[in-house]
Amino acid sequence: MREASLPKLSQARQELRRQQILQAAMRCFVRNGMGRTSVADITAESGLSAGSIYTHFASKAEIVQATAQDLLERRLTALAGFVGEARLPSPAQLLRHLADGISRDEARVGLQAWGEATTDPVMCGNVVATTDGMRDAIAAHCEVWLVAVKGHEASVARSRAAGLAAQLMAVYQGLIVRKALFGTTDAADETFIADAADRFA
Amino acid sequence: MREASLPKLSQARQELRRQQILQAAMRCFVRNGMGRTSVADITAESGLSAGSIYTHFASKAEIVQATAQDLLERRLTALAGFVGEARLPSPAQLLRHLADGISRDEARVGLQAWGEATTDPVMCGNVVATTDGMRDAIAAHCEVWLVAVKGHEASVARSRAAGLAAQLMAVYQGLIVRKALFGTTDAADETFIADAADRFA
DNA sequence: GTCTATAGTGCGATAGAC
DNA sequence: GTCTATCGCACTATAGAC
Repeated sequence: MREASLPKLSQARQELRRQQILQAAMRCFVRNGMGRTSVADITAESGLSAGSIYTHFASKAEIVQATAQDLLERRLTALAGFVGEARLPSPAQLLRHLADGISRDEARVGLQAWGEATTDPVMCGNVVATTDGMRDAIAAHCEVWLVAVKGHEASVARSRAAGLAAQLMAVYQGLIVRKALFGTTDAADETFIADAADRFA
Repeated sequence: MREASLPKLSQARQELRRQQILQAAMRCFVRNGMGRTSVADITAESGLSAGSIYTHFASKAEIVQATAQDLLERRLTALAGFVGEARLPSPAQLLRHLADGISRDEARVGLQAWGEATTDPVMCGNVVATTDGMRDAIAAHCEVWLVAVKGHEASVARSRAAGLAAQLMAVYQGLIVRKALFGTTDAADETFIADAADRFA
């Protein structure tokens, strides 16, 4: 890597190109899936050329991994931002926010990423790490909430929060499946969330 | 289709070949994923030839769909069998049975199928239909359980059962993600199930 | 019905001009 | 850094012998 020879401004431009490519890839993946999207598809969608793309990514697999990684990190930072606010939302509100915060397109590509992760160790590692990060953030928040709102003792709150976070993550993942494949934001989803909210309140 | 010209015995043999191919495909998908598995891989794994395989399936896509369909139907019939017994299991026991009844390999290919379903309408329809079937079976069972064990009134039980079934399905789907990518049957999973069991008891 | 062999196609990645 | 052009490969699906 000879990054030192590049002018400093180009680092920002490189990041811009990178995002341009990843966003084009995202649109292609929504349309045709990660497996059936060719590099030619991404060049057409991005308006760039194959040669250009291969200066920013070493392979198609790297584009796929980076797209998934960006998607995962957006979800993690969105969660961190939400629990970082002073509002101290309940687990039920947290679940609703998680469910509402993801678009159907994101849910679709997320499912594709899970599928890829079953056979791509790099991607599996990324998914596991980010998912653990989300679960830990949820657990930390639930622990605070259990103490502050529910008046639990600290040690009890800690162990309850761990189990609660794991369940919230499982429901969240199930909601992603539902949003991607069933495409609902219909009444059933609303009652589902409301019902689950009672259960986790 | 000229099925009439075949001797009657061969119908059973055809089904046998079909299963032989699908089981070989399943092993390939576990190893390399649906996208990266070639027909040549399936011929090698099954011990058959390409020509033979194409007399049983019109395309690779059809093999992929059939594999997923078989997997989905196995889960649905397993569920139907479990709730069909006279034991009247609680929702918590149902969840545990659902979680334990799927192998990691099945979970992996299930995730791949979800990913494919995001861009393949045929597969999406199969997944949605089977998932709805499972949810309906769970709802019907929960309704009976709510009346018989919890003493709920019929109309209350019906509406509660619908929400409960949707949540159980979401948790179940989350558990599939977990089993496929995290590969756990560790202590965390046990406490998770036990904890969720309390919640759904 | 099953085999071998191959036709035909589309892909990922690179070379070299600018 | 980006383009055009293309190489070489791997793949799906079929043809024809048995």
